[in-house]
Amino acid sequence: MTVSHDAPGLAFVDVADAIAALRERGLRLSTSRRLILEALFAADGPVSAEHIARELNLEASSVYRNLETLERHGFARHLHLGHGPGLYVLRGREEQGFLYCERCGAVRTVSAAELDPLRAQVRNRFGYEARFEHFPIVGTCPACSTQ
Amino acid sequence: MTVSHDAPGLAFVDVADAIAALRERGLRLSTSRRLILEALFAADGPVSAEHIARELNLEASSVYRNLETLERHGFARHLHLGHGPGLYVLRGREEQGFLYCERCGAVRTVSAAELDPLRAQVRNRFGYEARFEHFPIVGTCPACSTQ
DNA sequence: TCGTTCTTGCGGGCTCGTGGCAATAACGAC
DNA sequence: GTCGTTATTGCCACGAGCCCGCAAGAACGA
Repeated sequence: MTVSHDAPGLAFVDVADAIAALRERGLRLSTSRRLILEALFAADGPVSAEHIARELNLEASSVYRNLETLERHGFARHLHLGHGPGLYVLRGREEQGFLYCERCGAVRTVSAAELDPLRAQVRNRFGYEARFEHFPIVGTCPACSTQ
Repeated sequence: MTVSHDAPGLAFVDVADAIAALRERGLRLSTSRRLILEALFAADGPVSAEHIARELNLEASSVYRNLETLERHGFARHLHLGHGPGLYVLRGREEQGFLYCERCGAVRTVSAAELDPLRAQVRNRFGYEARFEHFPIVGTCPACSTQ
C-alpha cells in the first residue's frame, strides 16, 4: 500500500497556518485533530502514534486515523527508523532525510539540499528517483565508527 | 535491538557448503533447519518467514527461531522493503543493497561494489558508514518516473 | 437551530513476531 | 547401536502495532 508520498508538500508557518490549510481542503477541525497538529508542531523529532495518544490522552485508533488523514493530505509523513512503530513528522518544512546509527540509535536529520548529490548519484547510476524520507540511511555514526 | 549485521559474512558455494559451516560452528542440523537453508538457497529474492513456513509446512515460530539463529551466525540477513513482514536472504554471496520502487513495488538488487560510490559520498559528507542492506533505497524506478 | 456528514471512543480483530513448555530429535561418547 | 545430554520442535498463548465496525457525539453549512 503506497501512502501519501505524492501528496503535495505544504509549508506551514505555524499551527494557525496549518489549520487554515486544513479548512481550505475541507477538512474539519476536531479537538483531537487540533491537539495532534499542535503535538506535531511541538515535537522536536519523529513521534509515534501511540506516543501522541498517551501524551494527549486520546484513543490510539483515533490518532492513527487522524495521522493517516493528515498524511493523505500532505500535512504529515511517516517513516521508520529501526524496528519500532512508525513515526510521524510534520511535512512542509524542508523535506528531509535521516541518518540512523544502528549502534547507538542516534538519529541525524539532514536537509533535502544536503541529500541532493546523493539523489543525483542514484539517478545517474540506477535511473531511480530516490527519496530518503521514509527509511533512514542506516549505518554507524562517526563516534561509533571510530571505536 | 541490533541484530546480526556485525556477524561475519560467510560465503557459501551451495547448501552442502553451508551445512558444513553450520557444523563447524557447532550448530545442529535439524530437518527443519536444512529445509529452511535449502529454501533460502532456492529463493530468487528475499522471502518472509511466514512464506517459508507455509511452503515447508513448518511451525511459524520454529521458522522465526531458525532464521534468527541463522542470522545471528551470519548465514542469513533480514531486511524490510515496504510495510510487510521482514524478509530474509542468504548472506555470503556479495553483500548487496536494494532499490525499491514505491509505485510499482519493483525491487532491484544492486551489488556492494555498485553502492561503493554512494557509501563514499555518505562518508565524506556526513561521516557515517552507511549500509544499504537493511532498508532499501526508496524511490521511483525509471519506468514509473517517466510516466 | 437543525440536518448532514465527519469524527470519536470503544471493542474486537488481524498480522507479525516472541516466549514458555513438554515431547522429540540430533549428536557425541561409549 | 545405545544412551545421555542438549538443542530443537510443535503447540499455544500472548504482546505490539495497527485497522475496522459501530453507535454516540461533535463540527459545520444552510
